[in-house]
Amino acid sequence: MSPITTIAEIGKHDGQSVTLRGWLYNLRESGKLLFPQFRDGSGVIQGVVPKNAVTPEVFEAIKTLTQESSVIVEGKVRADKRAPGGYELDVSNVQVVQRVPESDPYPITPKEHGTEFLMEHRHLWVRSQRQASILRVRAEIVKAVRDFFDERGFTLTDPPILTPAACEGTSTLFPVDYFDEQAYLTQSGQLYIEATAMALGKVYSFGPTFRAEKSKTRRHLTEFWMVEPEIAYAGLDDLMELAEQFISFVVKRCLERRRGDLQAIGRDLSKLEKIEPPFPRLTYDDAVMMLQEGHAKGAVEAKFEWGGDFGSPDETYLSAQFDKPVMVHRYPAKVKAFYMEPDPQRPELALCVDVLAPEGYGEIIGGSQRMASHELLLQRIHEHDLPEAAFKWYLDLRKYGSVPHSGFGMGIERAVAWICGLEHVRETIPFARMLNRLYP
RNA sequence: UCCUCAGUAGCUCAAUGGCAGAGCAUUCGGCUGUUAACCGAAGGGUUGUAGGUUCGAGUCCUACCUGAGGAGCCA
Repeated sequence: MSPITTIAEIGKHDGQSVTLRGWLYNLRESGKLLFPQFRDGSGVIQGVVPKNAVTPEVFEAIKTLTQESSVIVEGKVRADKRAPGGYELDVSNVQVVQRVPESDPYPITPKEHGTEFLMEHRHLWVRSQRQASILRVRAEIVKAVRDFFDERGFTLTDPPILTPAACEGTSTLFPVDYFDEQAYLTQSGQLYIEATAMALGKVYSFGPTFRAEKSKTRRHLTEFWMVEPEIAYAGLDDLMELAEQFISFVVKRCLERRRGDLQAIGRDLSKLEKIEPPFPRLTYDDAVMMLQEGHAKGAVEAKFEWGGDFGSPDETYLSAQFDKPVMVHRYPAKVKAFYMEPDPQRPELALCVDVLAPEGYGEIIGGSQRMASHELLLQRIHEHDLPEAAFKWYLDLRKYGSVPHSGFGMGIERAVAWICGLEHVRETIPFARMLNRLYP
């Protein structure tokens, strides 16, 4: 048998006979000439099968192949400028591993389909070229995230997924029976990595998080992956610098290693080429002024009043003013989480930052300097009606060598959606979990 | 949870209150360079569910179910 290779590597075998193992993507025929398209997970290549060049059995086997039947194909690689990938395969032999019966054909035809149908067949939809490219970019982003922190002295510390209480309130948690107790699926590993940061200095976590929010938008999943760095002795300015370095690193890595996939998805690469430090920084006060000016010009529908949190249209407007992610910092403390350090200059503000991605992709990072004072943290826990007992261990961190520290969280799916230029986060993860989607 | 829109063949969609249709997919036939190939033919329907109005409902009304887009909330 000829040496086994992949479609992605096929250029290295020009003029040679090779074996490909994959699936039939599509079949065109023109009389005694067949054009089967094969895919193998690394790409797609067209085979050419003239009737007089193969045995009648091989010709018949290919002629009657059905879409997505699994096949092992032997043939000679030939560069051809007519081929989209630059190469064609002159097929000499085929072994049908499993033939899809025509009585129950592959449901996803190479035509248009609706969202519901595709999501219901997500286990098959991932075979399409576009979805495969998106998943490769996601994998690259995950690798870049880990490389970025690993190369900078961070230690990966995995927080628990089963937790006894909320980080930020219980209304949006998935409850789980935990023997005789009530547990919840984690909505953030932050509180736990604050503890490991006090042990190891610079840490990060990367894993799934769960939010039972009844959100039905293009930016929400109920199960999503988050990367969260946490750094002892870091302040808000250190955090913003890290965030812009981090995002730029990840985007640059995708441009270097997944350019072909990004192009296949149809991403405008020129927009990604602009992503490099420094990112614009905007105080909440300035952002409010910008929104009010936008309202005066008729570009923002509702007039924004100081003190509230930005809505989705507000974030879209703000991010549209820049061609890089914009970092909005120092929000009013009362619209932010209980654990954020107040700004010493203006205690009504929190030392926090939201990073808004360009092109209307919204918030991809939220972070803050954490509250260092035991007394103030305890007071905030009471103000938010949180159970003090559940936070005893968290309060301990402020009793035994409390230091200023900061961290942020980035939602992987929103980052993938932005970098790939997708309409909806449901395509950024192999199997999306959403308000009305638990299958497949 | 709220607002808007949609649900007809396996898929994507047509059909003025008056005979249920097309393209793709499937099957059969034709074609030696096709690029979501093309040409010809065949099979394929409880129009989301339950009521109601009407001589007559895919079409109008009510409720429910499902999905999509948006809001709020968030990463």
